[in-house]
Amino acid sequence: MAATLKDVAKLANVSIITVSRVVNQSSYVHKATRARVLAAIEELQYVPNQTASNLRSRQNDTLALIVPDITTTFWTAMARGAEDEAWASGYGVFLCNTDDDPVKEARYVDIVTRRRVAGIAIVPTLGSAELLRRLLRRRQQFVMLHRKIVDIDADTIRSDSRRAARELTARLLDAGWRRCAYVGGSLGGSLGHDRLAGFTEALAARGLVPEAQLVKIGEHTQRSGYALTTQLLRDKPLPEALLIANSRLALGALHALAAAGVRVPEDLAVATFFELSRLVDDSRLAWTPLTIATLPAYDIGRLGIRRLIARIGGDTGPLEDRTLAARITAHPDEGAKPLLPLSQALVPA
Amino acid sequence: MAATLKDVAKLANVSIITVSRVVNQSSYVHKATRARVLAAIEELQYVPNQTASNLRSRQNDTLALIVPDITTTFWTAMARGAEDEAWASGYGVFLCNTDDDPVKEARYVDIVTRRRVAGIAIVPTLGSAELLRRLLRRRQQFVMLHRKIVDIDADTIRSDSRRAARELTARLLDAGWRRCAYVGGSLGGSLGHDRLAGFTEALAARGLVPEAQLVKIGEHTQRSGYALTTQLLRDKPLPEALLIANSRLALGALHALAAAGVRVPEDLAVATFFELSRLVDDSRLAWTPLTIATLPAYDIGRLGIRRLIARIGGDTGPLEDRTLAARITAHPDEGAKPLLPLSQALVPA
DNA sequence: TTGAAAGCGCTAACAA
DNA sequence: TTGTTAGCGCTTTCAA
Repeated sequence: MAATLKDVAKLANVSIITVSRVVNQSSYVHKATRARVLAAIEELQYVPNQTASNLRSRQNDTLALIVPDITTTFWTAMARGAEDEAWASGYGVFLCNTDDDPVKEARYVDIVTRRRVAGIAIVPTLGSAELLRRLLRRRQQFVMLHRKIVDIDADTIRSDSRRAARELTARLLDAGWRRCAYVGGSLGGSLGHDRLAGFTEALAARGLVPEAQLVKIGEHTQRSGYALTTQLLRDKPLPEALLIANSRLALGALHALAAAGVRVPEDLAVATFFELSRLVDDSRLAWTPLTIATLPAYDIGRLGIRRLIARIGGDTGPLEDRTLAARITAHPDEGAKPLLPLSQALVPA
Repeated sequence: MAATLKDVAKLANVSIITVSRVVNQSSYVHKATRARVLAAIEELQYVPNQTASNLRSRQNDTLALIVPDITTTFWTAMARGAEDEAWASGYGVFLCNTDDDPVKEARYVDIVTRRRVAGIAIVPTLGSAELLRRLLRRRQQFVMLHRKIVDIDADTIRSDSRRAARELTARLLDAGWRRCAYVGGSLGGSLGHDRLAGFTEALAARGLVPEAQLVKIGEHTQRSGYALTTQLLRDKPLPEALLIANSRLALGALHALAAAGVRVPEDLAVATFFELSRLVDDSRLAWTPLTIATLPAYDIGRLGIRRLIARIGGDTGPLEDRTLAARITAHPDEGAKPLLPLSQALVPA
């Protein structure tokens, strides 16, 4: 078995509290004593038992991060932001993937609650209201990331996808297009609708109204993006512009456009939410003339954990519901050196 | 403070051990007693303290996963494989990003060792030999993922990138190309060299030898891929085929080819390692006529954790050094319906 | 089927 | 500067 304080104490001929003091530097220890203790620690390869320490001190320096799926770039970036911030503050992160399944979410919340983590940063599923209410009752510190559940009084860090959708749409309109289409997904919740709302608002600001047959709602998948866009292209005349609500839909939609021989932006201008940019250094997308909104996933993670740690540290300020702006990148019209379209490398002779 | 066994016991008028038995179902408890206990648990909203349980029972159901950076798709997929397998076996995962920095790695290993995690799954940095040797001395269970450090006697799960490089190169040669170029990166270690070795072997099998000026080695970045490929294109005549050692290099290389107006595969056939496919459902790359090797990152994570859990469970079988094969995908020559090149959607009028 | 006593490895509180 | 005592919340061991 691993050495304990007691073993070290015996070898160094001191009491265990003295060893504890050396280990934690929690109080002065005579230089000579300290040296003996350190020698004993070295000899026994002593490593403190954090479990015991946590139990006794009622402290815990691990946080739980509960996200739908780290395999999705958006959540990956958020997770990394969370981990970086936690690391900087001396906390570790316990990772949980829910796959947006409320059952998995509930089990994970139970697991981390048993472990008495200091705090939980959670991207709630749509069925978590009761779960979160129970956390509130237990006074378990937590912060909601990216999604807010109504009537749950906890800090929330999210991004303003509604505004981003409004701005993307406004850019399409500024470019002179009028008949704008929308391809989005629905979780059954408010998320996709935020974006549709932004789309509608931008149109309304110009006295326009979305045409029903130009608004396509499906799932948040690439397959759905392909299908919805294909539907969209069946009716003539084609829309002049298209807003796509997320990365996966966008990949499918671009594929569908390619398959149909629709040129971007000559035949159809495209604006989209896209989260892969951090991953690919923007370059693949930089080749394509799209206007892109990137949500600040990394910052949501970072600032969410920062808020959580502040609460753990005793911050009792008013609840925060913070909304971060999206970054909008226009290609190729914003001073970046013009990039050749991928096409030039790929067109068959 | 949260309720404890003692609180529940008092309320239910039983001893704490009885409550413990109910909670853990570790022994039969009379039905009536059990009901009283459950009622008390419900009333007090009792949640067991895992920390105390772990301390007393000397058990721990969390594993540490130490990877370079979950933001990189390859490691993300591995992390997800690890988490899925851990979840299936009732373990939780403590996530650590090292950024391939031995200092960060050492700190994280210390942190998780203090926490007495049941096991560690680690993608070692190049400086971790001593660190891992210390883990062996402490009899801390661990498994190496993706990279093996020589002389460290622990299970290893990795993929055969050398063979994959050989096969990719063979495909280029089978297509009739002879002057093959190589763009790779170096960590200072054996990784990139595995791929270069595979490249060389495939050439040798045809009685060919790599031309020195066609072998470019830089860093594992997109920028480096761009620079190396640009260098490559300066000398005439151009090579006929190109093998690229990883995703980031590939993105940069494709960019450079596009910028130089080199057509793929008419002017230059390209084969590459690529890990983004899981993320984008293959579709963006499906548009480009590349031959791609995808390493089984998810399975490395999954099987690594499975091995680790087996060891924790007492498996004392011989050390395993398992090598998984890469998946090689040829576009468009393998029965998949031909996909339109992205170009058709993007070519300016 | 239930319980009492001991102790996991550590730290808080007090004492010397 | 160092030590003693008690106990964190639970499980193990032994006993009834």
